[in-house]
Amino acid sequence: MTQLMLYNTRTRAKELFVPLDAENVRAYLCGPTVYDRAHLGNARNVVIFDILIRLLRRLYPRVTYVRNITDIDDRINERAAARGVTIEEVTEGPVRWYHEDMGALYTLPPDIEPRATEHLPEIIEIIERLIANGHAYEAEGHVLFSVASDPAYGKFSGRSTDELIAGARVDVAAYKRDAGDFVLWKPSSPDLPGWDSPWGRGRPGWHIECSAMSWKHLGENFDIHGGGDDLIFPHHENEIAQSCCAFPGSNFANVWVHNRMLLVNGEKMSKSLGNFFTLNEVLDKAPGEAIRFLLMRSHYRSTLDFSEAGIKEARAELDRFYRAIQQHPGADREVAVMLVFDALLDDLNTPAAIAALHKYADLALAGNAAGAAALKTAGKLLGLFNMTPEEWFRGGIDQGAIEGLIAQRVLARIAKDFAESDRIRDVLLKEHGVIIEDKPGGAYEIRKA
RNA sequence: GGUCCGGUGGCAGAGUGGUGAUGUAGCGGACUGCAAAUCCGCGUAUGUGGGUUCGAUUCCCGCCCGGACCUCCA
Repeated sequence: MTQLMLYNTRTRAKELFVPLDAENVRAYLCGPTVYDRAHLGNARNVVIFDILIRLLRRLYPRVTYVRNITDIDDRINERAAARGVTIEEVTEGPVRWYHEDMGALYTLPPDIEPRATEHLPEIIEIIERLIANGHAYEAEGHVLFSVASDPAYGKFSGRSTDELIAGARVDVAAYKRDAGDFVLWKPSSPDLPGWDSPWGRGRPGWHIECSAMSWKHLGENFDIHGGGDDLIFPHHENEIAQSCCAFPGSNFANVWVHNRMLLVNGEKMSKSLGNFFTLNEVLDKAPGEAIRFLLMRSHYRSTLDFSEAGIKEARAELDRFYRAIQQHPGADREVAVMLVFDALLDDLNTPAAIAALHKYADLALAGNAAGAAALKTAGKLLGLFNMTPEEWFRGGIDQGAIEGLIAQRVLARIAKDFAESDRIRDVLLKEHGVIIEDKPGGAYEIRKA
């Protein structure tokens, strides 16, 4: 297989990916709402999309990757109000953390990172279009999208409008014509952030922000839209409704790529369940590359149950790869890595790609330099092996603090005082977190525990 | 309640209508003063009951179990 197959949520089938413009593939990923630290679930989403972008860049001359920042949101407003600061002051830290955390996972930055606050004109224009062509209406200072006006509404997420109305579990505001109608614009009281609009001072709803930003930077039609599968409804259903109704005849995104949820103890991570991990917390426990690797050890359309054991296994596998690379320092030539390439082309089958990585590592460990070259080439495709083996195994070790102990141990071994050499080995491990391994001929090697 | 998805060895996790990848853990061996790493070898799995088929883990139906979504959610 030489062509990319992707599962498309829209058609519920794996399809051959055909770009609208092979000279410029255009992709959009729903980015963070910046009111707090990014969590592991966000990270899975971004890492998976990162692998897709890397693959697309191998296949096409140009890829435009847009990932937005949602900086207009009621949770942001709540924090701003609670702390008595502006929304810029609330979002500044989370935006910086997000960039730091995603960088620590070696994800590529998007080409364009639009912010909702910079797209009010586009948001307002889309709402005006929707009102003009009968898909939206104004009511009590709000502007609402009329789901009844859009025969296609609900098709994407596979639900009927009746079902949505019957299933509505929230109190339905009296000004809504249908229970399923959703907010495009809502009024802001003087104490809340707001922007002037034809409907008074207010702020946009969440869904319209993504419609506006993707339109501005990728156009009415683009290739790929990604996100977590919990966004299928209502967020993506609503984006489609807004964009397709505002731009009649448009198709919005052709292919929808959704990753399944990351679970902790078998359940979706959430603050209320107390099984919530921020990326920052996890990065304290393990190298970013190990977290990245952990997130690609299961297929993106399967749930992934996060655990400490998983982190350990991810590290152990990377140890193996770095050992293989370490044996062939000169093997930097790019070589064909069909096993890995084919696995990724088949709907981003990262577990199969990793299995292929192990095959290459087997070769490299058996002394085959071409195997090491393949391993490195494949790793690059997956965003792995960003360090040298030296950094991976020994980065952060305080050489000065342990060189005396190591010298003593060398002497003890020469004297065949194994009780002493074992004692020192134990001290190195327990007090310095350093494993020392003996090699033939009196040589040794150290690495982090 | 409605819609959807999934149940593969101790654990993690792919694929497939025809004797089930890969990793990790475990066990045995080689190597080592002992370890570690590496190498060789071993073992254990397709939730359950039917159906279709020459043959099903794979397709269909029931059941059991788990998860997601049903307007905060990656």
